[in-house]
Amino acid sequence: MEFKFDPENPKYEYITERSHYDKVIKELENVNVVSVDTETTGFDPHTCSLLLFQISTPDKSYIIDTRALDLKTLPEIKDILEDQKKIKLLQNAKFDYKFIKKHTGIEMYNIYDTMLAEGVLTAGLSGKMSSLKTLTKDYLGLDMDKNIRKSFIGLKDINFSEEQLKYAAIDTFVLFPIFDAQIPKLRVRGVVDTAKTEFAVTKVIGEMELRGVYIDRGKWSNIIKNLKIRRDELTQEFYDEISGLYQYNSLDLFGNTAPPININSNVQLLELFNKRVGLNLPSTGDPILETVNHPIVKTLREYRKYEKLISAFGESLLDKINPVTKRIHPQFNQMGAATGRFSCNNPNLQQIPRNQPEAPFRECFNPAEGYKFVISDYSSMEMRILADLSGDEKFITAIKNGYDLHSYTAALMFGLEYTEDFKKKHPDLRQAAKAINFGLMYGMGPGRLAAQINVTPELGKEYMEKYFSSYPSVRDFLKKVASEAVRNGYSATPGGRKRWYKMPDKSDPDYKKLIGSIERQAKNHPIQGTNADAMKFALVSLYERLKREKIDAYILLSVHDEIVTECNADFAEEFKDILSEEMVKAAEVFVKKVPIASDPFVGDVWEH
DNA sequence: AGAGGTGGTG
DNA sequence: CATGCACCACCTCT
Repeated sequence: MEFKFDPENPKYEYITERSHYDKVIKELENVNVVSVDTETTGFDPHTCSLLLFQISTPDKSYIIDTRALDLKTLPEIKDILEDQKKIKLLQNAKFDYKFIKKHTGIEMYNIYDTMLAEGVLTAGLSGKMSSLKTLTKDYLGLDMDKNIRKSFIGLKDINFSEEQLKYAAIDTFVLFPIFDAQIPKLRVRGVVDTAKTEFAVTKVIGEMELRGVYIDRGKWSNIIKNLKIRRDELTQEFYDEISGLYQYNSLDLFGNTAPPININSNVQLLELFNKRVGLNLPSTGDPILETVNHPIVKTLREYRKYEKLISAFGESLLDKINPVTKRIHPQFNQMGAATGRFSCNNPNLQQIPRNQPEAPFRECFNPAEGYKFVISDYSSMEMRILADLSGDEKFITAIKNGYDLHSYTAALMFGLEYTEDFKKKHPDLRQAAKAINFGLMYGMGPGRLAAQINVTPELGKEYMEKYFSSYPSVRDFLKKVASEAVRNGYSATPGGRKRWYKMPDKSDPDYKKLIGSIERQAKNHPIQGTNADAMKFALVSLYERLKREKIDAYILLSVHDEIVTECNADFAEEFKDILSEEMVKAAEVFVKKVPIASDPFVGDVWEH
């Protein structure tokens, strides 16, 4: 392949003086596409610093040493980065966005992110985001030495070697040919709009991560402390109950009897239950243990509740509090799920347990001083999307009328009259309908349904059929999505987001099973994916409105169908309606036949 | 290091 | 034919 740069000898200018900068900046002002990268002393913009800022054309890289030249004093750079027309090519733009914003105040606009573009092009095919090394190898056939990157970590006061500067230059050069190769692919596959959405979202997520969220350390520790007390009691209780079943109780270094087994080892628990207690369990998961009436099992189940909370949400979360901001800054991966949803880690705030009397974890998340939480979530969003996508008349009417959907479904299925107090009169029927309503969105079959609502397989099948005769268009829709996914190798949301499937070989012994799995994923994808599309639109339009109207509010978290913000306390009540309005407007772009509802509230704790 | 089991969220 | 989607953290075991 021909490149405009020489991979062995890239052309660059290393800029440490203002006069030099003044000379070269003019060359950038008339360029439509630049690539941008930074070299930093680490990964956290709050505790690490910027070393180099590279801005490049296809054949020349300008490497500004930000220790010698402060970008804050260079308005031309700000103009270029914030220019709405100039395209900025980056790999994993969110990372650079955060460092640039934090250390210079510049808010980069019009980003093209090669990593996100590739994510859009391969959603569903690979769980991981592509590194620049991988993209460079795949698109350009070049091998990149990424070891040099490590040489920047922790450095403050060094003179860069030629090797380091070449590395910094190459990183920006490869983005041009990758960009050129991705663009036609995005067009051919019809995912240009999805890519644009992702590019717009990335700066919003960058801002969100920079802001972080406050957590009350003392309150959190106190919850953990109390959970540990109860867990330790249960551990003791468990060992007391099983000690008689073990012949030899070994002693530890201090002569105390040591526990005969590790309570956390499922292998050892299974041995205990099946060889010593005389049960016959296939696994030690709660769905199995639930069915066993035995004191040891009861103690274990109780122990596990506490152990789970302590191990997964204990002190490890407090370790993530940033020393500078005193807040938690989780990472949001905007292409984290194959469906288009975000995933979240370090820590995963999307899985903090709902408040319970003994463990009110979400009460530990509080707004900054002088601010209020303003939180809103879409109500029954996925049901509304299913109603809209299928176009089912009765389903849509029920939502428009504000009926309790599970009750209404049950009434239809069992030929009863829908009334306001249906839930009270027929809780079991409503429960069955609810199980179907949710299960269907996951491609559930009659067998699983029967097991869940505790009826015979025959009855499960019958219920399923009753459901589909009540909402015939839902059946047609799900069938169509599944068969098209198998035929085309992808499924799509109305917004155009696609999820690809790796089609199994016909000779594969698991062929049918794999096809079945694709069909279920395909049934779910337009529903979950449309929710994700709406959420992403909402985040972008909300962010732009905050900017435009100079509202003193910040987006903190996004949890699938919920947005958590903090707003100046004086404006919180007004902002409540703005948040809700933006969420509804965003969803209405994709959902046309069914009304959208978003339920906002103002508060001092994260609870909904 | 990575897989498998378990369990938290939407 | 087999039979519910999407994630991440922590644990044990190999």
